[in-house]
Amino acid sequence: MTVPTGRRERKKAATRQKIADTALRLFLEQGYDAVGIREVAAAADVAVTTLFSHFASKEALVFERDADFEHRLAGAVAGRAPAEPFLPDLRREVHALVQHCATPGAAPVWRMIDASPALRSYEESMRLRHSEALAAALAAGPGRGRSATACRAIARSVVEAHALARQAADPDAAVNELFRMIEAAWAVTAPA
Amino acid sequence: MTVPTGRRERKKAATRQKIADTALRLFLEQGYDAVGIREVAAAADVAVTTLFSHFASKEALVFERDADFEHRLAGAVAGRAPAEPFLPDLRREVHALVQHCATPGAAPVWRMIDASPALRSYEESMRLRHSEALAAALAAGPGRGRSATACRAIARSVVEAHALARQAADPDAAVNELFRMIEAAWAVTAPA
DNA sequence: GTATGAAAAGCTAACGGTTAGTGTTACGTT
DNA sequence: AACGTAACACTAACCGTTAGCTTTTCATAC
Repeated sequence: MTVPTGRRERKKAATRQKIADTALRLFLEQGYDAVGIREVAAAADVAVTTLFSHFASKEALVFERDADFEHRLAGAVAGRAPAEPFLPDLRREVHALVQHCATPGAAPVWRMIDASPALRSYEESMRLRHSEALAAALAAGPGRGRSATACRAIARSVVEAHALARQAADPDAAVNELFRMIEAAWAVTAPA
Repeated sequence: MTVPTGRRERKKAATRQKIADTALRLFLEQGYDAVGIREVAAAADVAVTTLFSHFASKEALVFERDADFEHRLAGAVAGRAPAEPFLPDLRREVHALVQHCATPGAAPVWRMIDASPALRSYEESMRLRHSEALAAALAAGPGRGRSATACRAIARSVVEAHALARQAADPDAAVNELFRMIEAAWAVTAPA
């Protein structure tokens, strides 16, 4: 159980980051579809196979930091007792994430994503992953006593609240409205 | 304004059906990933380009009849007045669709879908299409007076109720529980 | 009938993402 | 110093998909 001090890991992380940065730059400069994997690899000075050993797909280059999202959501409900109110915390979390997406620097990226069917589709499957993770955390924590179906439904609604709010005219108000709906839905799943 | 006499259309429909049937048979026999487009085209005795003129993608071969779903859902709420209760009708519709999916003959197909990431992903984007259509019908009909965000959220929940129920241990009970949640969520979106 | 226009189907060849196979280098460990 | 392995590289292909162009098949007007 040696503690990983790691020059290896540093180099690996650097390679990964260089690939991601190069890719995003090229995508923003020339458009996602206009840039091929072979170009990205060449510009980052790595082999195509190396690129694919760091990222599972071309789309994954764009959503480099999606694991954070998943952990933050799941972390917000982990280890809660069944009676505790967890939805306000989730709401705060979604609020923060929506505002993070509204950062001026992030706007061109989102425009690129919305313009590409492949990226939108990838984003959807990401959301499915996130909601399943949240559903699991829910079922193991504050959702004990509720049905698995109810946990999954609530988890999906929370994750999609983020997506819907991002596209709404007033994102903050949308988050609030959506969480009012979620609270109401959660309330009626209480066992008799 | 000539009435469509249609031997042409009959032949076209026949070709389309032959492709779909052949594809599904091969997929079930050998597995979705193990069968290539070129194989399907050869077995159906058509050119690859012909296949793609009938179906937009390989995945679309499996979800041949998804347009029905969309029309049935949207039709269940079209032209309703804002005060009318439309959710019971939607519930019945989802109920029927879930039971249709539970047909013994459909089981291997769903197993295949669940086993393939590509098919699951495609199913997701189909659902997004369906929920956007339902949201539009909702906003134009019984959802007048509610926010666009609320309509979209409810539409998504309805469409996903189908998906969640299909996977639940007791699909019928799941539909009922999910619609109880949806009713509650819809209730709190009423304007003040 | 035959000519004509158009839809449907076909063929070839390619493009772009992705992967298998096979080394080669650089690092951590012993 | 020697060894095992993780990271990387190169080639060559596979697969879904599309573009470009030709041929067949049908509907209709002459």
